[in-house]
Amino acid sequence: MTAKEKAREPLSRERIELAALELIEAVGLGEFSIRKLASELGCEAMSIYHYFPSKDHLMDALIDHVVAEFASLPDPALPWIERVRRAGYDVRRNVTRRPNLFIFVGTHRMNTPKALAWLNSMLGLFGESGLPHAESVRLFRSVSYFLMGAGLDETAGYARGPSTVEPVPDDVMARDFPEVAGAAPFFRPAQFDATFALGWETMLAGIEALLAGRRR
Amino acid sequence: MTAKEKAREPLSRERIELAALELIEAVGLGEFSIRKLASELGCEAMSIYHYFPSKDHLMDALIDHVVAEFASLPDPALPWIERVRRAGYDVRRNVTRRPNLFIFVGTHRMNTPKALAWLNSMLGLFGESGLPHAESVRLFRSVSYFLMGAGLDETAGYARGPSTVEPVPDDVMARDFPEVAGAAPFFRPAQFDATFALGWETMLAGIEALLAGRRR
DNA sequence: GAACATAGCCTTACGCCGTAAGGTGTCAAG
DNA sequence: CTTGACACCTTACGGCGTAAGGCTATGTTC
Repeated sequence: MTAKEKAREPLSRERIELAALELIEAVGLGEFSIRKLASELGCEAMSIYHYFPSKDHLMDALIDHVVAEFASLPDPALPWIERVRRAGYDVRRNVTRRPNLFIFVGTHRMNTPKALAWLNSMLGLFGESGLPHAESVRLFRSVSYFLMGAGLDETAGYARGPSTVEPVPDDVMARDFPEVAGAAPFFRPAQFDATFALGWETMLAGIEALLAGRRR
Repeated sequence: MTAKEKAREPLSRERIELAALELIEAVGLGEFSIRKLASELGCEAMSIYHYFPSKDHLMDALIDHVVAEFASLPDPALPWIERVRRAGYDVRRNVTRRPNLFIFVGTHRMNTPKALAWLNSMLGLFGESGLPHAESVRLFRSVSYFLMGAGLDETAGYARGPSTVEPVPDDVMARDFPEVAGAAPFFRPAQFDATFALGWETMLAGIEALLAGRRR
């Protein structure tokens, strides 16, 4: 599994970031530590501090790293709503690619250069909606709410997240919380695609209604 | 501020939970620890373990505690879409009342009894939509995505969350990321209400479109 | 009243964590 | 041969969650 025996290739920001991303997906965000990362890299913990002044700086670099992998915006020749539709599906695909890291990315300010570049292009897309500037910004924000909530649920939420230490037994569930018991099958990962699609198409329908209302 | 001098009233689950909720809002989730909580309560850290077997158990109890404070569902006499509308605004109000805790609640399974009761009632509401069962569940889930994303953004996101250690300077922002610079004013807390309202009404419009489509 | 049990709280200690401070080995330039 | 920069390591500190066990006051039982 680890590779500390052979003469080690030198450290570098890139190598550290890649190992960190791998380790986070392997052991989870909570179990990720500088010391474990160092052991995985075959070096001492403090050596990492030669490349990143703190763990926070490293985590910022990870955000930048993964955002850089995001797909670019859909073909500008497509109708606006279709571009938004595809951008949404793209975001979801990008975001769920590193499930254990997403909860971190999603709950931190995205102020790194590559994250800002992505934000900038998304805001540009929404600026082409034809809505007043304030509304286009708010609409982008609202769309982000949905995409963020969906991503978080799929990576860290009801079906995946840390559970209570003593879950409610099945028979109590069925008796006291019948609606939850009946809905549970639809909360499972196999249903994520269908649920996301319904929600996203609903949101898009709302956006078209908003545009129609403003044009009138 | 603290009250350790006087002869201390005895510990209890309730007293510990209240102190924990207060401490979390005072110092933040990351700075919250059993040891600090004990010091605030005027006892030793291990004393808390007499009432909660682990920190995770305590955190679960906190989820239960805050969910129990949630408002009940809107008047059943109202039209369905109006009940959903109000439930959404209620959720947002409830959820942002303890900003520092919400990021924890929002990213953990809600399997405690009171959380399940709340889930159960919300699912009941969506079951009255007239949609097929699978769709009503998925719609609830999608709505949750939006509400969760909005709550997280308002409590831990772009305007509030931990920032990069070296933010991009203003002049670079204006030059390289003009869309972000232009949108920034609308990302500020003062704009949260307007942004949420636009997004939620958009979502509701989408839901009405969905219902209209299914009825046809 | 004596013996015992229990509840409530504390002491000590262990192995994690992030990281401050400073050391060591290597190697290239002067 | 010296110097200094770079890459990496050693040691140590204060914090964390919590296992193991101890102490004391208050019943409970004979």
